[in-house]
Amino acid sequence: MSPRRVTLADVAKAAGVSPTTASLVLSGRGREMRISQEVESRVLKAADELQYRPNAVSVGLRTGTTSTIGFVSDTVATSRLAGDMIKGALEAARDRGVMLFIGETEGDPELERRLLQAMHDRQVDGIVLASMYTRTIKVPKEITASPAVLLNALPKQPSALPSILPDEIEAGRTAARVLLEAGHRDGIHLIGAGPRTRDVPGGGLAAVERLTGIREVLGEAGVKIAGGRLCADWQPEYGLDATRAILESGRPGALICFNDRLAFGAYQALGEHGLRVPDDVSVVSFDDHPLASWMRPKLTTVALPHYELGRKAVDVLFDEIRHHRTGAVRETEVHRVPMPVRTRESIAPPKSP
Amino acid sequence: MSPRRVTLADVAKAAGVSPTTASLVLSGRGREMRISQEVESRVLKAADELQYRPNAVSVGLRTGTTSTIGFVSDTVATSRLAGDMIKGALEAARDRGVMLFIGETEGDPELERRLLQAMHDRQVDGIVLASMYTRTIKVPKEITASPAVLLNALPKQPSALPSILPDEIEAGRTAARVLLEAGHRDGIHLIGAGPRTRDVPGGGLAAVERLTGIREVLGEAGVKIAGGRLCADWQPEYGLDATRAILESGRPGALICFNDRLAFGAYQALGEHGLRVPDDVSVVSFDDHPLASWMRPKLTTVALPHYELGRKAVDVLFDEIRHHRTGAVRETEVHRVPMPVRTRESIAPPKSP
DNA sequence: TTGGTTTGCTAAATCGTATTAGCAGTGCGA
DNA sequence: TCGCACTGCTAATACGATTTAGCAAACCAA
Repeated sequence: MSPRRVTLADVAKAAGVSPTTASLVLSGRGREMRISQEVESRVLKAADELQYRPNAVSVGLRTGTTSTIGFVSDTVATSRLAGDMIKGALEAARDRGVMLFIGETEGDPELERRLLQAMHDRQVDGIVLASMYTRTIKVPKEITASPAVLLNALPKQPSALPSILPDEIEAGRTAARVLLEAGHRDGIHLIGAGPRTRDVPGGGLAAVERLTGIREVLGEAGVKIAGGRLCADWQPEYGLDATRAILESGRPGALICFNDRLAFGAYQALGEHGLRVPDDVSVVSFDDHPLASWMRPKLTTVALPHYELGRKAVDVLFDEIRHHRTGAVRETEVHRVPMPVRTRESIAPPKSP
Repeated sequence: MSPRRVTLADVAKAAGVSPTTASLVLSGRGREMRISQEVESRVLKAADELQYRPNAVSVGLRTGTTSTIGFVSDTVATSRLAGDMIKGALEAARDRGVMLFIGETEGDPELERRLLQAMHDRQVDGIVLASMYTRTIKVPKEITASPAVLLNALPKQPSALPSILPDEIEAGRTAARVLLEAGHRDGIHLIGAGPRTRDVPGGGLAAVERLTGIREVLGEAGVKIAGGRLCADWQPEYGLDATRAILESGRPGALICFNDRLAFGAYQALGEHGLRVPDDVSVVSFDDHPLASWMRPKLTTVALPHYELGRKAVDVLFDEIRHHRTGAVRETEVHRVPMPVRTRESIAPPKSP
């Protein structure tokens, strides 16, 4: 069986001092409390030799802070990208010596409630409430029991919680600019949403914002969108069908796909019609799914910075915790994380007709 | 600010009893300790009205068990599949009212040591030590401080820890059988490893075991493997190259790809040569990556049961914890989780030459 | 010598719960 | 009336740390 853990009392006894003294020394308050050099080094030596490590549960009970935060998301497994978000959060937490509880709600409010309670029962210092795709969410009232931030989500009702989100509007602008810079002005088609502002699938924010950015930049350049197909679901087969439909009325100059899976389907359709990317048709997309660099030619795409989102969420959460402790009042903030373009091989100047 | 939590003392006061009595009632020991119906219901009522929830940190300190387990892996973000493993663990944990700490070591033994310590400092009841691909690992000695299991990993040195692994040998057999059943006996090529037992990339266990299963079944059927290409890395481009090389010496009858990403590359190569799956060439693979159902035609593949692996690991861990408490001695166990075949569209009877 | 200050440490309380030991009060048999 | 068992509850302690308040000894000035 595992031998009993070394406690502060053990260290104190070994050093021949009281637990108080040992605690003072080990928490660095020895100087302040006028503990002699002699005693101080005796304590340190004992702690070292016994390999003493404070029991975090006890510290948690005494001080009320557990060096623990909760990461609650609707689902962790849906995509590779979700993992990156957790990874970012994990590393930011590690930098601060904090551990991460995770939980998933599967979109069930009751489960979410219970999960948040379970975390608060364990006295987490704060909570990251994450969504795996960008959207507005109903903020559960249990969340107020501790500092918290929203990741990849905006509150449906006004709320004091900070949000961390990818900068999707700017991403839309980026995608459009990439095509303009390659010289495209005609035959630009949208796969997944558009061409009109209202042509977006329900649920997420990404479609609306990406479309806004795209329309803004193309509009300013005096370029008219040749067409667009709204897809109910952004899966490869929808991209395949949408692209087939477009191909019936001629060869497009360029495709802006609303995510990489749609682009994957688009590639299949273009292949069927004997069209080559990027010589015949340029393709730009969003997300930077691993798929994007597996496709041939490799797909140019505006990346969702999942890792950075996760890190940022924890950074902001710690700001919240600090301000919570000092009692400072904060105005609500929305943090937008830039979406960088990954330039690959799917864009070329337009083919002269 | 958040109002102070309701404590047991609050409940006791509201019910007009001692904290002892309240504790007894709420832990269900009321009967046993001869607390009257009258008092019992008063306590229950008070607890309910005040919405009392026991402070888990305090309980942890007092009882030594925290209803918390640790999930330590080399990396959580590499693949979508890793997420499924965590999801399985998470749900199994939730079924038992237990929370999950996660941490990743990035393969760094020092980080791993610190992470395990941090978890033990928080008095986790047990630990799942996971690898994201099946392999043998060096078991850190810190692990012995609590019950633990190995997930997707076997101990390099003899160890008392149970392991949970996918049944890769049987998976190899399955892949081979699928081809035999479709009528293939000639021109079966291997992409990723083989044809000889020693033709495997270093590191993982999957290659060795899959190959063993494949060779066994084909051998017993008197079928000779037409060829094989060892790939150092199981990424699409390696599959592409390997398949191109095979195509130089004629059309194969069927391809057994050692994972779906290799198969993805193989599809690209077959496409280049104008060969159609499955009419010209059948393809079977392993893993059941999301990719497999995006490919056209959809890929038949033997699935890695990540979700079940995660669940199983937590189940076995709880057996360990229980036996640890009762002091029972356990013999080391290796649990193999079946890998089911996902039949899709990439296999057909061989083309008559 | 006396009273006050400084030095260097420790006793005791606290966090919120679980649990052991024990304390009043009642009923009963002798 | 006494002793004993039983009923129904509570006091006290422990878990392992932090922190406040305070104590004894040494030192200093008057």
